[in-house]
Amino acid sequence: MYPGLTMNEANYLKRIGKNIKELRNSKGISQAELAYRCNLEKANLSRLESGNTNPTIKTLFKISKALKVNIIDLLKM
Amino acid sequence: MYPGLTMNEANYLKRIGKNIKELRNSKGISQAELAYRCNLEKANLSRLESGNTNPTIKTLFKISKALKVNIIDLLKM
DNA sequence: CGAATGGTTATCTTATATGATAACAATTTT
DNA sequence: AAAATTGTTATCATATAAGATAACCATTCG
Repeated sequence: MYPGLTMNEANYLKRIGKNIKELRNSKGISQAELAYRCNLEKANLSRLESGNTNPTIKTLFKISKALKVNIIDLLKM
Repeated sequence: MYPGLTMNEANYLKRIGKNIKELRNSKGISQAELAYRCNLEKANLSRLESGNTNPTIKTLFKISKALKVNIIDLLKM
């Protein structure tokens, strides 16, 4: 998706959450396990995956490392 | 750059700041002008460009829209 | 020269991401 | 069936991103 057309901030947060959930499921690990690997609270990861919070770059960076993917993969629109 | 090798969080924040600054300069606009277009404080944008803060996705999303680039361009390592 | 412009840094306030914990429902497992 | 697992949501505390403002320093421009 190209920047600026239909995507708004709220939808983008939802998209990022879905990206994380898909990548996590493709690796076959639970939220609790991923949260542990990232040093994040499992409640926090649940909030992120449901798009109900506005994550910082550091948080996404940690998740990308734990999933062994490029951070870009979390941010695709 | 591939995830997980040499890049740490602090260096990544610096890199993002440099990316923003380069893109902004390539468009020939000042920090004050970009901050205005993003509805950000110019002091905040200065902090971001110097890598001294940990931006949220919403903030980067606003900047990418104002610069008319893909958010991925701000996040390249 | 003084006045504007561009960027940085400091301080304080406000909003909110995250930590920490708990309770809950729905599955899955034994 | 009971117990464990998985994910969600709620609450409260804490840390910090961002707002708001101001004071700087350099540089540019009149």
